[in-house]
Amino acid sequence: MKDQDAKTLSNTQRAVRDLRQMILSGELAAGTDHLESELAETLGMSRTPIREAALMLESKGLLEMRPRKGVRILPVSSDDMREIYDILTELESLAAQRAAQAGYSDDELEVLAGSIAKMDQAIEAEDLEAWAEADELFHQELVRLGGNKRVEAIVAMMSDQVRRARATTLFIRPLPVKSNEDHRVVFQAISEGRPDVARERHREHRLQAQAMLCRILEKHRLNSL
Amino acid sequence: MKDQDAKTLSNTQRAVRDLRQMILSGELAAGTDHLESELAETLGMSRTPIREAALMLESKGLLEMRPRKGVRILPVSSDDMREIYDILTELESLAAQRAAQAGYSDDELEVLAGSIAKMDQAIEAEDLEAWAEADELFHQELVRLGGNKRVEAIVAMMSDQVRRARATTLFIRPLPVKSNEDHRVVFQAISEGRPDVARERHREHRLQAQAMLCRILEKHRLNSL
DNA sequence: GCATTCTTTAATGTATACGCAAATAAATGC
DNA sequence: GCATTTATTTGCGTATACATTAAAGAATGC
Repeated sequence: MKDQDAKTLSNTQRAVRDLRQMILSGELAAGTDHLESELAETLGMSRTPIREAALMLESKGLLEMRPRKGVRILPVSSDDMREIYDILTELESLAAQRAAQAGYSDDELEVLAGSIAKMDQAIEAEDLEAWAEADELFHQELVRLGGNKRVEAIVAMMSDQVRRARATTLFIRPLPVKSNEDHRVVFQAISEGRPDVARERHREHRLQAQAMLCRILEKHRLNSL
Repeated sequence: MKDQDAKTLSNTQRAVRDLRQMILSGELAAGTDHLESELAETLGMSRTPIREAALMLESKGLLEMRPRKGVRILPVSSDDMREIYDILTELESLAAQRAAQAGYSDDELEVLAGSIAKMDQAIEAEDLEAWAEADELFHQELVRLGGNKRVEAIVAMMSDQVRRARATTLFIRPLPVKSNEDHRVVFQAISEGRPDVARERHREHRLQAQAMLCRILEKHRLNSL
């Protein structure tokens, strides 16, 4: 583990991984500025790999490099949320459609089925953290089954941008019972090889989730996360 | 012009711009490898800004950095084409829908209308280069009107990845007469504020364009561009 | 000749140095 | 006191140096 860390990964790669983690966890809070030299010292390396890592994270939309002002951790506004969910809706629906077209066997759909089971258990136990984790797995696996690497990359990027917000939104949203039903329907459509149904049902699911999220963000006046 | 170049742009930014241009123009051919030091000498700067630029272009999917093998200009396979067109179809349709919802005035739709006019003229003159340029403008402006910056960025990225292929495909495809009709229908739907029509018609347009492209790529055995 | 080991070469990853320009602080004039 | 100019600081952009290590080439044994 530590070997992997020191031996096979370059400092730049470690910096990408660690900075990303620090941003997602909130250790580097949204809206805060950080000098390259500070980050370098924190991660125990020189400015060079820090700059390279920051460049990559900038193109992933997690931060912004502003000359003399340091690296700024980008906040996510409710407008940003709308943009991101619009994209996730389209691309995940496409993935659902393609997954249904691919004609996967039950074996190949095991992970997807498992994620739904986990969500059910989590709801039973009213464990929101566990539910969110399983939900993430479902969406990630769905996109993987879609078989489009670029869609996978884009969805991962968008997910990263909103992940930080989840900590806030997770506990002010209603218990996601309906969500699980939706997942089951989508799963069935994929399993039965019905692309149009998979696509449309997943699209509906996403649109509703988005509307719900926007409502609660507005209600709680959460404009920047 | 040259002032802009030297004074306001950093070397890294120039490198991004110039390398991108060299890739799109084919001066740096798909599949070829280039040492960082070579590129540095070519652009008259040190390796540092070259590396930074390469990192950015790597995350835009134009090249790949492989230790000791140099920077590799990524070829685009027909599978890649399918991935990219799938994404463009979804995101542009979304943009068309949102543009129609936005209720733009005729003034605001002037650029879009202009691009269609240019395409008509180009077809009249059988000037494929001019047509392609106007077509690009149409799609770009459509996405801009969609009002989602992230969609804009993603579409631009995907367009870059296939632009190189255009030089090849442009002259083996049928004269894009049908394409222009489609554009007009989409434009009208946007102008009249009919989101569903705009979305569906643009989607149809894209799906057909994609099918046509895939057919000719297959016919001509063009698997890597 | 062919495989194998040892050298050598060379490209990268990273640290470091430094000039420049922007931001801040200080000083000067009014 | 306030505005304006002049120092000063400081963070970045970029060049450069260097250690590391993969790959190519040479040499050796069989």
